[in-house]
Amino acid sequence: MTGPVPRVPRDEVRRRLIDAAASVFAERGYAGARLDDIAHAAGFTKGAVYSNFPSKHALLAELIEQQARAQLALGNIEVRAQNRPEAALDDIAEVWAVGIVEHEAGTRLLIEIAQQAAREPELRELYVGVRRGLRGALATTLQTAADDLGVEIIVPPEQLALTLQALRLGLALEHGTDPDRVDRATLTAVFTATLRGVIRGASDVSRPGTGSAAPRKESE
Amino acid sequence: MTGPVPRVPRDEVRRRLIDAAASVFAERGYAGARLDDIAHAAGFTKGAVYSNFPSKHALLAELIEQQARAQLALGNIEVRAQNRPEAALDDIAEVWAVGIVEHEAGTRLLIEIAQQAAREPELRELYVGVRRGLRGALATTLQTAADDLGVEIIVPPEQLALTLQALRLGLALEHGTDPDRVDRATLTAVFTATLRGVIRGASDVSRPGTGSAAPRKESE
DNA sequence: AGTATTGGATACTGACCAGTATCGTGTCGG
DNA sequence: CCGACACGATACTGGTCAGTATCCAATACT
Repeated sequence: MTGPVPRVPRDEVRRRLIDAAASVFAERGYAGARLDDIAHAAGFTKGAVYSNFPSKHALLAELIEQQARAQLALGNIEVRAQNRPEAALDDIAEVWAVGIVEHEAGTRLLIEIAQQAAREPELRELYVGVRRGLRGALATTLQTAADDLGVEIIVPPEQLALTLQALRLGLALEHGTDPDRVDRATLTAVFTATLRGVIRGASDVSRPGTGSAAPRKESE
Repeated sequence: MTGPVPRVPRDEVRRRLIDAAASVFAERGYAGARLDDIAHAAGFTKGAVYSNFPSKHALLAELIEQQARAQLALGNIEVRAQNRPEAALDDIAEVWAVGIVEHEAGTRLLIEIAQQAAREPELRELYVGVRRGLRGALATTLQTAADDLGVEIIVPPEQLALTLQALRLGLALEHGTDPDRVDRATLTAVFTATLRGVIRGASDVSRPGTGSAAPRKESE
C-alpha cells in the first residue's frame, strides 16, 4: 500500500535520542532510566540506541558534553551587562532564577550528572574538565562585566563563579522539592543579595539607605 | 558445641540497618543500592530488612526522618555564638565547610534524598516538611545569634537560611566531584564571603548607628 | 521444663532490563 | 534494475534484585 517510508537522517536520530535521554535521565535518574523508554520517547526502539551508542554509559557521557556546550552558551548570554550597575545586578539574578524555574528538567539532569560523576571516576574526569571550563568562563565573564560597570568584586572571580554555580545547583534542589516556598521571587532575592554582598561599586552599594533607598525592582 | 548465641536487640538491628542503608544509598544511589548489600553491611541478611521494614521505600522514608533529627541537632550546635562577631562569623563558615568535607557520605545522602523527593510526591511531602522545619530552626538560630552578637542581618532570616542550605548542597556537589579545587579553604572562603555580605555589624562596618532602616520585606 | 512466639536466615520466584543476534527494509553504487 | 550495505526493528538471553515463603534458633511465658 503505502510506498517506501523515507528514513530519518542518522544525525537527527542521534540528536533525538540524546534529547530523549536528557529528559528521561532527569525524570527517573540514570539508574532508573530504561533504555526502552528513552528510545520510545525519541520515536524509535532500543535498536536505534545501540546502533548509535555502544552503551547506556556512553549515552550519558555524550550528554555531559552536550550539556556543557549548552550551559556555556547560556552562561555567556546570562551576564550580558546593562548600563546601570544596579539594574545589571538585578538582571543577572533574574536570569539565573528564571533559569532554575523554567529549565527544571535541565537542572535536574545537571545534578543527576554531578552525582553520577561523584561516583564513577571515569565520568568524573570528563565532568570535572567541563565544569572547570564553565567556571573559568563564568569567572572571566563576571570580571569583564564588573569592569565594564565600574564596580569591584571583593572576592576572587573564580570564587564568585563557584558560589554562583553551587547556589544554582543547591537552589534547584530546593526549588525542585518545594516550589511553593522556593519560588521565582525568592530565588531572585537570594541571587541578588548574594551578588550585592560581594560587590562594592561606584553607585550605591554600601549605603543603599541614604540615596535610592531600596530599589526593589521586582519585575513581573 | 557452642551454646545459644545471644540475640542482638531488635532496636539495635534496626539502627544498624538504617546506618548501613544511609551509607549504601549515599554510595550507590537509591535505585542502585541493593538490599542485600545494605543487610550485609549491617551484619545481617535481607530477612532482617524485611522483618524490620515493609519495603525499600519505607527504609528511605525512615532515613529522611533520621537525617532530619541528626541535621537538626547539628544545626543547633553549628551556630553556637562566640563573643566577637568577626570570629563567630568565621567560625560558622568553618563549621559548615568542615561539615561538607568530613561528612561527604552524609551530605551525598542528603542530595540523593532531595532528588528522590523531587520525583516521588509521597516522599516529597515528608521531605518538604522536614526541610522547612530545619530551615525555620536555622533562621531562628541565626537571628538569635545575630542579636546576641549585636549585628544585623540585612536579609530576612528565612532567606539567609535558604541560602545557606542551598549553598551547602551545591558546594557538596562541587566538592564531591572536584575535591582538589573545591577544598576546605575554598569552602570556608565562600561561606565567609556570603555571610559577610548579608551582615552589617558593630565591629566591621562604617556606620553602625543607623540601625535597621530599610526592612526588606520578602516573599514568604 | 515445655510450649508459643518472635525474628532473622535461607531459598526461591517473577519481573525487569542491559546487551546481543538476527531480520527486513530503505538507500545507494553500478 | 539489481545486488550490497546501512540501520533501525524485533526477538531473545542472562543476570540481577525486590519481594515472599519457609525454616529454625533464641527468647518469653506459664
